[in-house]
Amino acid sequence: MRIGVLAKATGVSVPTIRYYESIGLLTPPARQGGQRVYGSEDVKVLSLIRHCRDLDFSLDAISDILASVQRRLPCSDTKVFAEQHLRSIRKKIAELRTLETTVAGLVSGCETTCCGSTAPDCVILQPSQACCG
Amino acid sequence: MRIGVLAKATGVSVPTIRYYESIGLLTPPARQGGQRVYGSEDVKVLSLIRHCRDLDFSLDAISDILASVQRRLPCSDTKVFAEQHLRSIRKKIAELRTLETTVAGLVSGCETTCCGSTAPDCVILQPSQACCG
DNA sequence: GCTTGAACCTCAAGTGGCTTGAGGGCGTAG
DNA sequence: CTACGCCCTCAAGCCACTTGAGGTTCAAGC
Repeated sequence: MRIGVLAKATGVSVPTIRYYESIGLLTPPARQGGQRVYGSEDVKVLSLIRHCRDLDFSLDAISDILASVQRRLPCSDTKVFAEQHLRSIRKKIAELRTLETTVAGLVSGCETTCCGSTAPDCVILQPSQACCG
Repeated sequence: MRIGVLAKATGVSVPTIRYYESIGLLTPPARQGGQRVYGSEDVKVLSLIRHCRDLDFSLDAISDILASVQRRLPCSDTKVFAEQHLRSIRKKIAELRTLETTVAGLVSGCETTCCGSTAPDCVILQPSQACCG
């Protein structure tokens, strides 16, 4: 199978497949007339990569995951990767929630206190919680 | 004031200040003996940029915000920027929550169904919701 | 056998928001 | 006059790709 077929089979774009090969995430396949030729194993590996990217694992983490798959390490290792990832997702959510609260507070502060003043005096743009009052 | 003093006054690193100048976010200051010399207005502008970065506005958005400040446009413009930003924050939170649910489900699925199998068969790494059953 | 068009190839640069490093110049205190 | 800290420019690195230029190979139709 050629690269375009592999791309359709896995949902990974052709340039991305070549990119994965260039960084060593995929092993370079055989060539026929200069063109890459893939087998069914490549579909499995690339589908796994795609699945992990859908879960937003980094390519570095995916590299580790692939290694643990190829070595048939115990499932617990996989779970550790997923738990680490889950922690970083939760941390990011917490950060964004704080940010959401802050920005939402500024927007409503602008509505109640700015009373149609100009941008330089807007509550939203004040370094601390100073007001345009 | 030299760049190091400006950096300390605003909490923005020296290379970052030079970077902001290079992309046109800060106007190039006067020079003395080849070295940048800043005034109090620069502290104000850079502090505003810092504040907006703390709120996670993109540099593109900050560029627009600075323009609205310099033109003394009405506060409502600022609020529009903040509201757009708030929407994108909320969208991102929603995406991350979905991801959190998915990954958390996979981790607990691994705990209950994988029963110590190997990585290639782990629930976490299966493309669909197939199990190692 | 020849042409056409799709799919393939490599290499380089762009995205965002910086950071880091190399290799050198300026300013001031002792 | 030397030492040290601060300053300068330019280039490359980070992440995960995407986009583009310019050229080659393959399969189908005539």
